[in-house]
Amino acid sequence: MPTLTEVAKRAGVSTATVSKVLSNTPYFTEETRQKVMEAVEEIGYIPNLAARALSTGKTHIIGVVFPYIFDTVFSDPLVMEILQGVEAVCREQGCSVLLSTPRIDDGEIENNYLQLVRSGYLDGIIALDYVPVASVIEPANAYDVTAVCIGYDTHTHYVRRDDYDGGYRLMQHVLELEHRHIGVICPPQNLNSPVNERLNGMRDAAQAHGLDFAALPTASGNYSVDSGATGAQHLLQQHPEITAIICVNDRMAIGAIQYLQSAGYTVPDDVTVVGYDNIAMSQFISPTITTINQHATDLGQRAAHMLFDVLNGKDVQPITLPPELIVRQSSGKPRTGPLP
Amino acid sequence: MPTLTEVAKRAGVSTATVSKVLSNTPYFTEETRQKVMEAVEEIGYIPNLAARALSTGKTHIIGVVFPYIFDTVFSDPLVMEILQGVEAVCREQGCSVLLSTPRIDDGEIENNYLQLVRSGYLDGIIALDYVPVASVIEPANAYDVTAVCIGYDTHTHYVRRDDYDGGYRLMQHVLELEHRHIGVICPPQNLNSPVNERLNGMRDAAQAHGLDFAALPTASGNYSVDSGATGAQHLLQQHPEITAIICVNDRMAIGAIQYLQSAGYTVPDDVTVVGYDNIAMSQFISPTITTINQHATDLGQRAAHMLFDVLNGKDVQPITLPPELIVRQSSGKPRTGPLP
DNA sequence: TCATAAGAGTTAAACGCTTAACTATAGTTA
DNA sequence: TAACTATAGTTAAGCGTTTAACTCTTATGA
Repeated sequence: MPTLTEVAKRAGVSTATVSKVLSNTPYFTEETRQKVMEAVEEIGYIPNLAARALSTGKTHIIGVVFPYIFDTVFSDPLVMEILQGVEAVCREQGCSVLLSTPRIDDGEIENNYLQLVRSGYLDGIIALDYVPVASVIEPANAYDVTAVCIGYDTHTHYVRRDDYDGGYRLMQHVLELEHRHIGVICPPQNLNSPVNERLNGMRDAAQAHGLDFAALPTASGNYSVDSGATGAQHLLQQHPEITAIICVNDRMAIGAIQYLQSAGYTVPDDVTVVGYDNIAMSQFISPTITTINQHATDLGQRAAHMLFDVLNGKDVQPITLPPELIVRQSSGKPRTGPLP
Repeated sequence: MPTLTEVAKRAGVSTATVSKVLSNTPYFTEETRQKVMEAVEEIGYIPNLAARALSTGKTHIIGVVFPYIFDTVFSDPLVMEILQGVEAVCREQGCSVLLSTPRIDDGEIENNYLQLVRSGYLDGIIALDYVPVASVIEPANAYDVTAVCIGYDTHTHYVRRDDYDGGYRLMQHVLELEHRHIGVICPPQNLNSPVNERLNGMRDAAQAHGLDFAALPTASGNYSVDSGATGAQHLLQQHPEITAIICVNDRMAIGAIQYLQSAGYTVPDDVTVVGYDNIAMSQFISPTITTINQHATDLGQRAAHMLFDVLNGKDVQPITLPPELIVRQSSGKPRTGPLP
């Protein structure tokens, strides 16, 4: 690989001059520029980024951190949408994206990740933060790596959807349809901050309608389609009076609908099902799913913009964005009689 | 950030010794090791990767390259599965994954990407190669960056599914069900190598059953769910005799099914629909979709293993893996009369 | 006993770039 | 004309590692 020195030799100037020309730092003549550029062309010079990084302390690599709990990282379309948004902005800013999916065991964050954070490889970090037990942001703060979090960590710059509000609206929608026998499918409590917020929102909406949220039947799911199906099955077997099922994500809603249809029920005539996230599939399955739009790509973009703002010394404000209720076919008035 | 020099000073040894201890290169006493490790602990030393990269020429960063055509990169679950497989192996090998999604305009690959390839930032490259018009591998070869391709580029090490065989089996399945009026939904020709192979396989399977593939009605789609729906609509409007629709990916199959159901037809009783890829959703929608399993995660893993083998000087053989036909609910015997 | 080898550690160059500090020249001002 | 400034370019140090080449000490064996 050709080096700066070779370019300098060929152009008959010093390395400093070549460096100046290439970085457009003042004080060289057009003639010199020509000579340098010719030499660059001729020997096909490309700067060595590791050397540049060592010298400047800037790598132009942004770490995108998706904590790996269960295995939702790559199978969750929402995460991929966020990644898409982040990537778009990073590339626009001339940075590369380094993907890190640290395992979290027993509240302990994998050592590899800690090393990476402190290695000087990353100019900044954008981290998904949905795990209250182990903050993936904290090491970044501890070692002075600029970080923006998508989620609920408050010790840093953050961008988030208002999950409380989303939960509230979703529950409100179901209540306004006049459902009173409502089942909820969600993961075991306290493992996921956004989900907790959604549940809080639902609780308050229920209360506002005189319904005791804590008394509602629940089934636990792990976000997967399958767990939505078994969750729905459990709910209906144990509480046949249920007329609506709220799932904290769309994939479980898809599973629930799947189960209901296979059991001979129709959605929403027999049972209303609503989800959360507005993943692409939610508008393609039948019935299309009433859900909360998270605008995940936008979320990723904003997080990336915020990161670059911080890196450029601007001061930034935390952002909490409103979610959007999308009413589709899967929700309707409660049936009047018992299940067929 | 603490440096090697500081560790050396604190431990009362030279930097060379510290380096040896840390990299476990022979010739130091247990006592020295202790001293060094203590110093490392005390000042919280972590090696600077940029410096190490400059010195050794190894960055431990693997570039994962997904050419960005249309916008299928992040919305294609298949791509994400491949990424998952690659990432798993890379992390196991102590490497990080840098995501690159070079735009390809008019057969020209974005300059950024070319720079990245030659920048010395990447120890190796794993590239999805499905675009015959512009090889994303070629720059890697030109500048001696070790690369493995997932796809049809033959100027390098590669891993692929046998798409020809997959196409053949899919068509064979449909023909064995005794369909003779078959529509095909696929993108405009020659833009996607795997798809071309699938079509070739279908052609030969058709011929083996005495059917002229070229004469079959086709509709064009861009892989999206929507395009599958409009494709199916076009096909049935213009060729109401059709009893089966073959889509070259699952998302279009989902769209086709969606359209058919909304038009009052049942799948597969009125029309058989089959897809390709076996994305997660294909088993969750109703009816579940007959398709070809690509085992994409496995594909990614094998590609990564192959890359590391090459990097370690082993010699490797190209891999072509057999696809698997998965028969589900969406395919059945042709209806006997006209469409209802 | 002496040559040899092996072990433990050091010195300093090298990786390829950026940049502060410097020199030299030409142009401007008083 | 002297003093200053702006421009054009050079020199060399520095970024934090690794590693080849070296020194010194101690063990080995004939």
